Amino acid sequence: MTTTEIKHTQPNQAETNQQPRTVEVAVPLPLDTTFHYRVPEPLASRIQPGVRVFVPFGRRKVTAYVLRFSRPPEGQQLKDLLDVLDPEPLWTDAELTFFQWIADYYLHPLGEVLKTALPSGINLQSRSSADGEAVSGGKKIRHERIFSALSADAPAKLRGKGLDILAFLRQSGPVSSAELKTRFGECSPNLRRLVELGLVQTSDREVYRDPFAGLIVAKDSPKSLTLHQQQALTTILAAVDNKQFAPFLLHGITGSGKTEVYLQGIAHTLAAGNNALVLVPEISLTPQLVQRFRARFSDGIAVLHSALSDGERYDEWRRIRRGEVRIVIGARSAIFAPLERIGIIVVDEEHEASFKQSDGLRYNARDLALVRGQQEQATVLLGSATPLITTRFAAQQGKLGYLSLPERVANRPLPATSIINTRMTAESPLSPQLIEALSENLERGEQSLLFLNRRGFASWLVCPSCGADLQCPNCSVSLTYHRQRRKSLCHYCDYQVPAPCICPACGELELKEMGVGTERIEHELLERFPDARIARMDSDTTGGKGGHARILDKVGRGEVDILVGTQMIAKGHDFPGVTLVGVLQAEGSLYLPDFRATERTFQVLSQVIGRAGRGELAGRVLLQAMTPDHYGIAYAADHDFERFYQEELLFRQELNYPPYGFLAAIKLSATSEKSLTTAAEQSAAVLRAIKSRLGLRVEILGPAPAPLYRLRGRFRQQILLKDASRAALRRLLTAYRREQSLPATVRAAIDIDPVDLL
DNA sequence: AGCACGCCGACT
DNA sequence: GTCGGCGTGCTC
Repeated sequence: MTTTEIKHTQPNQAETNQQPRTVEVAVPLPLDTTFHYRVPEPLASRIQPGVRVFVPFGRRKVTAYVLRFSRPPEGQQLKDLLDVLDPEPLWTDAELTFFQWIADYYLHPLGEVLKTALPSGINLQSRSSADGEAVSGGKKIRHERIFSALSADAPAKLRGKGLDILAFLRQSGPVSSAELKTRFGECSPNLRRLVELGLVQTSDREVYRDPFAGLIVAKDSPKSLTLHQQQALTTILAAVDNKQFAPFLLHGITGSGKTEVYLQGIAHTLAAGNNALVLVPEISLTPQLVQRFRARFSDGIAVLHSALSDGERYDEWRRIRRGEVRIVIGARSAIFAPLERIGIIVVDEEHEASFKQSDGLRYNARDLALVRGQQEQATVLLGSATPLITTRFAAQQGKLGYLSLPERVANRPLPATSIINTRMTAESPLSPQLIEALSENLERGEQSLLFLNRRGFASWLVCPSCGADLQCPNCSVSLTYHRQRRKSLCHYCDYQVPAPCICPACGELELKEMGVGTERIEHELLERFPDARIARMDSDTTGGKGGHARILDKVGRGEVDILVGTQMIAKGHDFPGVTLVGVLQAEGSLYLPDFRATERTFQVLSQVIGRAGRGELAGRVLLQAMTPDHYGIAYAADHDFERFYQEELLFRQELNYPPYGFLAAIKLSATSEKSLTTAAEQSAAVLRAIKSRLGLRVEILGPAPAPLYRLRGRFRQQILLKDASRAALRRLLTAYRREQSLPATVRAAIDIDPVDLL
């Protein structure tokens, strides 16, 4: 028996039409088309759009998603569907519309979009057609046992613990077995006896697995705002009250109090009866943000991220679906959360690349936030200290509102930043100035961060005789030398070769180790400061669950003097104790083969600079660079986004990239390298033919220089397309997919910047 | 994506 | 003579 009420989000519309009803369904397979099935009479009362059904499909049986009731297509022998899998719809019509939009925009099969939108716990109950009928998937709903007292008289012989429990139950009403256990210790024999005597009855209740179990958070109340915060908030509140789609860029420098603006905007939205969706780059890196939300709003918050177990994620999803949640905080996939009446969507750190999903459905949650906001008539806040050029440009064009927080709260100064030119002094990776600053900090007992965006020991191997270095044949970047594994590998495509002992070009016997990685810096520091407590944080040291938290907590408790790390030390956590930030090879990510490399460099430098002086003590930053005048570095050091933005616009103009430049990728995959190569050549030829036929301005890169690499047993290759016009690109891809002569292994996906969404 | 059918190469 | 590689076509 279930005591939880099931809320039917849609009343069952009984159609009086006596014709056999048919439904249109999407199947979670890479197929562009939808399919129709007859609904057998016994299932008719249970079927409605948004439920999953089980259908015969070819020689198999699969789960499918009901999109709508349909007029049966002419001249088509339809099959009967086998079963209805859900008692209530998984999605509302509005959500199905949203997913259909996604399928069209990203050229991805609707069924797979729907599958992606589901928590993986219940995702797919694919059953094979073999007589063994293997059933997989279908997450369990967890129940707990509830005990409640009946009014029968207790026999005199009952005493001791049994009597105590009975008295407790009579006084308190229904209680779970877990609670009885904490109160009375092991008591199942007593309970069994009470049930046998007819004094107590049991029932089952649905329970949610709670990712916050046992966490207590001190209550927090709205803080007073700075003038700029107040101005931004006033605009946001007016937009929320207006209940129309209203997108904003909230451009606030680090420490300017963006979160407080979110919190008060959300509080207002909730008070007006609407709900809030908050997207964060990687929630496991930002536990502090979640804590602040919980402190402010206590209940009614759901959290969705990759560290949840399937069971937890499924439970959070159900809580949201049932309307038991007012605020959803999550990583990119939370954009699919089944939250209704969304009044505000916040995308925190909107420039973060982790909003992009790069396999399967290749979506960008930041872009989809704008689309969903538009469909839901919601206010959308894109918050960042270093917005995407795209976003800043859109704001300049008036396509989204521009809200600026140019000052830190409490008048905390920005860290003093100086640049050290290392072009002539490349002997040691640590400059004398930096070493001096580090020892000063050690003497004062203050913490330091050292940032180097390169993991491993040495970056690459170079031949001292002929100067040849080892490059990735796919990605035209140098292979990184990993000393422990004795391998050189490409950090982009995972291409790897055993580290050579002699130069592959001229046969020189000793190769020189060039460049440095975090591993090497850690060694240097240990030698130079033997008494200092040094920790390293990069993807090599944070493996396993809670790897980040373990290191971050140590730093937070003051048990680390110097933390060396890659990108990941730049994000999320606040360290009030850190007063010195050192950046090694600030230009490190500047010359990657990506037209956004400068933008990314500026962003990550700004972030890591912002880590200094978050607490009471002032912070300073030393930035080592071989090209200190480069605008991506110099303006980051000056905390000057606007001038960087202007310069970057000019740069892109010169290279003929639009400010909202995008790439589209046709991804090809096959099980053999040979068939892939054929497919890629054929595919590129087809694209060029279509391009000239339609007269499109599209640049086609590949297949020749494009990466060919092996991933999860399949060979993959990309053909990149570039153009200023998304419409042209779309026409190209549509025509491309229609082309009959294409190999079956070809699949298309687009990666786009979304200015034209607005 | 699966799954079947169909067509040529090297094996017990 | 068959087993098995993958190319192709289909799934309401």
